[in-house]
Amino acid sequence: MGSSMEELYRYFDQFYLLNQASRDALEKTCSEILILKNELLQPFGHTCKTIYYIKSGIARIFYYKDGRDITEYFAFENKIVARVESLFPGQPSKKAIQMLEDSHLIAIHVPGLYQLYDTFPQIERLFRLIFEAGYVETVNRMESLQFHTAEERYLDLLKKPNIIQRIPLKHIAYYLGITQVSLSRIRSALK
Amino acid sequence: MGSSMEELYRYFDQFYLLNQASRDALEKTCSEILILKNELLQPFGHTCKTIYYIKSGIARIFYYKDGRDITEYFAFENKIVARVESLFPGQPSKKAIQMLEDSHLIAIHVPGLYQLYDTFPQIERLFRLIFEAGYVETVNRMESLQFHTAEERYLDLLKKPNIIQRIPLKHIAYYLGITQVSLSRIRSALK
DNA sequence: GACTTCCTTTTACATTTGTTAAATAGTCAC
DNA sequence: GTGACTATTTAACAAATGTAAAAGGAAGTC
Repeated sequence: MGSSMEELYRYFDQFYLLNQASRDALEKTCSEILILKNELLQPFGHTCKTIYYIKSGIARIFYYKDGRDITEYFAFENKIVARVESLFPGQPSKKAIQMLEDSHLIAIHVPGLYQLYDTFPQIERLFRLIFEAGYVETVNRMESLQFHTAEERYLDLLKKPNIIQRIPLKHIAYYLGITQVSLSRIRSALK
Repeated sequence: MGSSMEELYRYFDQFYLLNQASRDALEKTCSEILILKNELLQPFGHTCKTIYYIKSGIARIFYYKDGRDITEYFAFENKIVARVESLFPGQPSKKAIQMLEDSHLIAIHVPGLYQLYDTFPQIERLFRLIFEAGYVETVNRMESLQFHTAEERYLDLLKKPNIIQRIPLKHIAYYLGITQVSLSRIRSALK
């Protein structure tokens, strides 16, 4: 596990520099996962107890509403993915996580992580800062859903590399809060 | 300040029970504020450095888009309000906080709070848990903006006490992501 | 009470988005 | 390559929402 953690530590360093004791303790809660395209990383109805770091691949969080497959979130390599609305309150999630490419992940076991919080305040701080950043991202996304047009949201998404090239448009449409037909109209109007 | 903190501690107790040393330290970062209806608690363009607990009254976070006054968030008595997208990254906010009633607040000075995090891990944990709950609330709100109809969102809002009675419909409309005219149509269709 | 101001609803029309179905394009397995 | 399957676009119509302007209501001041 040692060397494969290096990439994860570089990710953590962006938020907070852990001392060696904290790193060693944290490593014990981590394990590696290889998972194929289209497979579910986490099923529906499951209470989320894992935080995943994506070494390679793409994850999406999705759920069904009125029989329709709605994508709530995409996560790419070098990012964290977790269903916080299940993880934090300890409630079952009505959402699942699926991989959109063959992926290489590091799983962080959260009950083990929470035990470390008491002994290693640095670890608690690290994850506080990581989730604070996720909170800010969600507030900004909410603002764009609340008062930007679908076309504005699509143009914002185009600015981010990889998204359009690597994710089917049907998922992108629902992520933007519109149907696939409506996204197709927006795209053809832009040509 | 002593007795007026009791209510705040009862709020904190819902998230985490602080020991007495932490309480005493925390109290030094707090001050009381009385503010009148319609006044701005925090101006536009200001980097948020304060978390407010609302003893009485209503706050709204809002901003202007294309000259229109958009309400992003409401907070009632016995709740916390802060512009996290400014507080966490330390960036100026394009949003302001306004009180919708004469209000009684407790202001928590965040630079002072952050200093306490190193000495009192219990305080860091308390605020981690408070903001985790806020994160979950925001994820759920985002989901409702992404894929519920405006009518569904309005009916959800009706279930919460106080909102409709105490807040002008023009603010509620934009909070729901629609215009006041559209909200008025939805309301009359429900009669 | 009359006046002003602000809040809310209503009306008419334009625009956007949804729905359903069909057509086209692309991908994968064999 | 062929066939099966999936993804994307297009078309036609329905429903929802936006825009602008006017009309009612409600609340506060004098």
